[in-house]
Amino acid sequence: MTAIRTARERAREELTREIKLEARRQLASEGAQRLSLRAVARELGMASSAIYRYYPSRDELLTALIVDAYTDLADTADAALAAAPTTPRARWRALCTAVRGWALAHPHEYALVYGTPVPGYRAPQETIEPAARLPLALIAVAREGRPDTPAQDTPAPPAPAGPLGEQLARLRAELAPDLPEAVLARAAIAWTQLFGMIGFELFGHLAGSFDPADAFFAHAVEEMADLVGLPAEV
Amino acid sequence: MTAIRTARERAREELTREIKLEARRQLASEGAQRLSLRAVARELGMASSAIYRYYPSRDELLTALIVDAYTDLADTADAALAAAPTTPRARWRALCTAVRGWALAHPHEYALVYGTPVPGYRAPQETIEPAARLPLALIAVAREGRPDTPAQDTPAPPAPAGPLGEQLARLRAELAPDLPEAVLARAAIAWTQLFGMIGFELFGHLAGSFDPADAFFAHAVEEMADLVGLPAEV
DNA sequence: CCGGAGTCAAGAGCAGTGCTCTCGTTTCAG
DNA sequence: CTGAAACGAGAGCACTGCTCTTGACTCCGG
Repeated sequence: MTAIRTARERAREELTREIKLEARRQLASEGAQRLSLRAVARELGMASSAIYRYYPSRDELLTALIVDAYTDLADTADAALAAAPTTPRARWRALCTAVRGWALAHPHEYALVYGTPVPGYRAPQETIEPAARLPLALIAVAREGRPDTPAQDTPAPPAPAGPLGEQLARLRAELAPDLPEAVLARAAIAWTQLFGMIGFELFGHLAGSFDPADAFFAHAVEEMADLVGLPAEV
Repeated sequence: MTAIRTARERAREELTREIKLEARRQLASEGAQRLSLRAVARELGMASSAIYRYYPSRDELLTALIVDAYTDLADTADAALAAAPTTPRARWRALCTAVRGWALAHPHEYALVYGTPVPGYRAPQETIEPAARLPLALIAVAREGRPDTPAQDTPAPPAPAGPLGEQLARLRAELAPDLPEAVLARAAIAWTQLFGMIGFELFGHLAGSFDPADAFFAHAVEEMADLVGLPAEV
């Protein structure tokens, strides 16, 4: 679509990519805190001031890395879903496991997007779309787990009222009209649980209790699948 | 117990405290990232090098702030519990609400302890005891919610086997012999959910969905109370 | 083909950081 | 009272993000 016309534009595009790539390398090995524009420039053999022709500030570079991280995580999750079996519970398991696997493989990227934001940082519009992909995937699997006919043995819990009811109604209308609001709320709870648990594991808060956290993670995933009402496996 | 003998020791103790106090002020207003030893020294009217007589490094100062934050949070939670009604569910609610309230009132302190840790940071022994107080409080309330006689209408879920079973058995023996292991696991799940949700709210991940998060928070607290088996209120 | 306009890399420089070292001074203890 | 330990101040080092200037390069229209 956007053909690169001049050699200058081509060089610019390539350098922009290379800077981000080297920055991502340093992010992966050193963490966002220690990522240094000057070190990136040094590694690329250019003056530190030249970086600013491509990224107006360190925060902008970090934002690009954030978008990439969200996208990479969501791609990983999508790939896991594509390779997963067809039962909703197995897909839920595959999704959650993929998220954890990505987090353990890319701890600094995970910390960058789900850890402490930089004090003055406001998430630009471009980050919210890739960031939303993962909760959307969770909701999608939750929808797959809905029975075709409303169950009669386990009555649906009452829909929350008040402000939460309005928020849920809005979300439901936008992305899951077939999901009861109570179930949507539970999916959101499972969402926060998943990332809370992964964050705890990654940041060492489970060190004294569930040190190899694999079993605890797997168990929690099942409990959350129960919570959102995914049918048990036969 | 430890009487301060000399004037030098007294001055040292006081300065140590004042440095931490000023650091805490800057942490609260600027965040851990922007906390600067030199700024602390400047505010206290001393040379920056003098700080190092009291805290050997910035990380050590941060560690002291971390211990204080954990302690402050746990104290707040304990106070909320002391002022709470007697029913387990009300106490659970009070506890969770107090944690969220503290987090919202002290976002940078919360981010310091539950957000991204500094890359090379290993939690010293002195931090784990105050850090454990809050999960212990959650477990304590979960124990209050146990029926005096084992319920027969809702059979206890089977205890997890495998490595998780061993971890749960160890935890249970240490801190909650009267709690079934499955319930202990659910309390841990609720623990991670609580902090995941608070972190999400604080770091802006709920901005597009549950923006005033109060109602969602309250709802999730009830759902988690259900999960750990706290009796519903009459 | 060529000259002005826009783009670029490089370097110096600013203000700030954590941290170290030295150097007098103060304070404590034997 | 004296030697040793503790202390505060200041200079200095190696960094950081970022800005500004300078000179060279590339492109595009005439």
